[in-house]
Amino acid sequence: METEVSVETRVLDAADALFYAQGVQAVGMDRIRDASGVPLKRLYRCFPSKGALVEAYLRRRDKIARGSMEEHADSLSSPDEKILGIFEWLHTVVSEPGFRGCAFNNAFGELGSHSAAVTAIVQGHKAALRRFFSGLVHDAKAPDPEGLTTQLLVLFDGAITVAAITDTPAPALRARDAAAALLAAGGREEPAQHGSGVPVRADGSRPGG
Amino acid sequence: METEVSVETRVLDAADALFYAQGVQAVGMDRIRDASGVPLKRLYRCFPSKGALVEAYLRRRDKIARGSMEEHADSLSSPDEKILGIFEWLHTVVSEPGFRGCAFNNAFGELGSHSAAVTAIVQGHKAALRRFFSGLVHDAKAPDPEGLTTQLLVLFDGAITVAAITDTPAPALRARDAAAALLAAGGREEPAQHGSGVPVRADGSRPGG
DNA sequence: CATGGAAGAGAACGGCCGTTCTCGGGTTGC
DNA sequence: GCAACCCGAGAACGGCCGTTCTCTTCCATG
Repeated sequence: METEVSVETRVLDAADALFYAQGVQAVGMDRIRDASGVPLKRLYRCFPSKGALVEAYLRRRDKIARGSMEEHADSLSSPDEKILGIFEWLHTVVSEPGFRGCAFNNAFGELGSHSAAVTAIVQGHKAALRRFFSGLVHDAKAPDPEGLTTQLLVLFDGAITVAAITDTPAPALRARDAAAALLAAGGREEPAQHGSGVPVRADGSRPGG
Repeated sequence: METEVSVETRVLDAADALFYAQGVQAVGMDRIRDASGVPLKRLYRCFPSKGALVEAYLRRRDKIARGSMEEHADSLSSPDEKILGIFEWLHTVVSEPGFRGCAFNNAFGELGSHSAAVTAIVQGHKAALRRFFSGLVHDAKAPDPEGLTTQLLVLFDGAITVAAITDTPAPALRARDAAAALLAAGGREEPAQHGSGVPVRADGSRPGG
């Protein structure tokens, strides 16, 4: 007769579903109480404020997403396979019903300017993602590993965003194709005939600026 | 002594700055009244509800961004130059102080699940962006133009997101480099030695599923 | 069985937000 | 001069939200 799952887990399950589906500010604590079945009094004993619950929601998402991604990568052997496999893993994620974009990007847009804690968690999540990609890129012995890592991050976040707004999973696979092309090209193609005529240095500044 | 700029413009200027910097739901109508100097009564005569003001805010952002982007592209000659030039235009945009990501993505994450109008405007903005890229890609006579168009969109949105969260403009230039590589490769590199072992068709389905 | 404490259900409270109303002052037309 | 009207400033109103309080019920212990 003891509790099947812990109270914290039930609250976080409810908060996760509601916060992700509807946005944080659109969901009141009453709704989380109704969905979890945990009365407000106990809920506030586990999480002393809504802000603390939001942070726990993001931290759990971070841990679960990183675990799932690393598990998928571990099932593949070569660095190149792992890198491309991540985009196929992403394809299954964005195909799930109810997918509505990256929970971290959404939270950052909604709360980042008001909550330093949320900003730190989101930046930490993306930094971990970068470390993960960076390790694979170094293993793949690509030239300009930092540039390629940034490009993979860009493809990853861009695929999530385009898939969410167009409501189709295909962008994840187009991002995989792009990653494959970048791996084949060495991650830093600088074609002579494709410049726009405005030279830009690697740090973004322009000569004479 | 007549008004320097129209009341609608003053209201939209204030709403734009506040909505973008702090999120829509975090900004009350009183704050827009204070920032614009337009009393609530007149404000509600111009925009009959906060929702209408939010939609006008997004529509004006859409018009301005598209105009600025097309103007920049018009200053370049070849399709390839235009495509890469857009990422340099993006680099200047994400370098501006106060840049906090794509207003449309942020609004979609915050309000998309509750407002069909916001969702439609965001999707319309991205669809216009796709048409814009698509025209340039077709002009560039790339093979698989649809795939390359999606990849450019992914790079574009991803660069915005990564630049916002890491608070550095460099991802826009790394996205430009990636776009250059994809243009050089034809937009659909399918390297024999880079597959992850799981075949995936172009539409995202797997054989036998 | 009596009693103390913990805990659930729901009300309550202060505060904010979107929207509307009131009131007072100024302006226009006769 | 006067009346009718418009408009700005701010209060007011209903509703929601985060948080706390109250009251009742339940259970464990002596």
